[in-house]
Amino acid sequence: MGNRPDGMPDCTVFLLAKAYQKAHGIFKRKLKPYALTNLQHLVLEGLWYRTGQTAAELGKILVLDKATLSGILDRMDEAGWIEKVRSEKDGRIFLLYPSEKAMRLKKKLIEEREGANEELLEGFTLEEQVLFKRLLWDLFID
Amino acid sequence: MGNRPDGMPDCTVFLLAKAYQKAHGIFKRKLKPYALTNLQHLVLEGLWYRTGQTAAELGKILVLDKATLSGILDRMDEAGWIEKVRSEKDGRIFLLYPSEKAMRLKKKLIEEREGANEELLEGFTLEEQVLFKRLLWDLFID
DNA sequence: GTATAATTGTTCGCATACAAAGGAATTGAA
DNA sequence: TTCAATTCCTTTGTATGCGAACAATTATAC
Repeated sequence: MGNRPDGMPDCTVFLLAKAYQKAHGIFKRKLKPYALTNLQHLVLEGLWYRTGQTAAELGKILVLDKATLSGILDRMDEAGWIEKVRSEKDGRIFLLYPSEKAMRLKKKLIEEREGANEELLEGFTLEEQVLFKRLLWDLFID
Repeated sequence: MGNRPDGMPDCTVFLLAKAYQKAHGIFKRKLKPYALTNLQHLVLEGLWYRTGQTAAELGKILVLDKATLSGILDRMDEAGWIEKVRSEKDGRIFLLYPSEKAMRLKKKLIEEREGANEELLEGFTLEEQVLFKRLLWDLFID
């Protein structure tokens, strides 16, 4: 009772880590042809959703640490995925914009995300998919 | 339709990442007094479950990359949590054992894991908890 | 029995994660 | 207005996570 089939303890934290590991791997494979990482894709989704955000705003929406985001944004700028524009009103702030390349690939990249989600959930019934997302959402927003 | 409340796309990969982020944070906080990381705790659970495993066996059970595990085992050896013993039969292999310190703290450390799981799932009903674990498990083993 | 293949663990390179400290710029309060 | 508190971002340090290349060792094939 309460034990996993192989005798290891019943640990939701572990299961969650492994489910995430799998999801991350699927998405990573889909993005490999674009030389985009999962986080970089997430940043693009954030900028498509609302262009011209600051790093602080983006970090809040995507729930990313500012220290983590700082490096990601640098690499995305280097690779030509985004533009960092220093605000004239507030010298501390960068305004972030998706590049022309990012806009050009937007449709395809969104399809890759959708494909990754489908692949992840393909073993679930529709009811299970809805339920699973609802439970994750509840956990997320607690 | 299909959109999250704040207008961002419906993405299970994202929700999973954030749910994991939360679970990881809870467990990390519980382990901080022991100067143990989540992965290091997981390794100990693996060694308590079956003492004298090799890194390869442990990595298979815990679903950890051997490159990742290599560094973790080194640090745990340094910190006195485990013992790495070179096998006499096979010169490539290390046999891994929990240290005396690890055995002494076993009970407390298991309680911390249980506490982390309870805290993570405290917003769920019992039915939801069972269902959530079942869905994660199905995703994991697919 | 030796050349070849497979296994085990390490190292390297790159990309997260996040705590903590720091620097630059802005805001607010006396 | 001037100095302290805040805010925004970067940097540093530590720990994953994983692909790829490698050295050492063992197993296999012929």
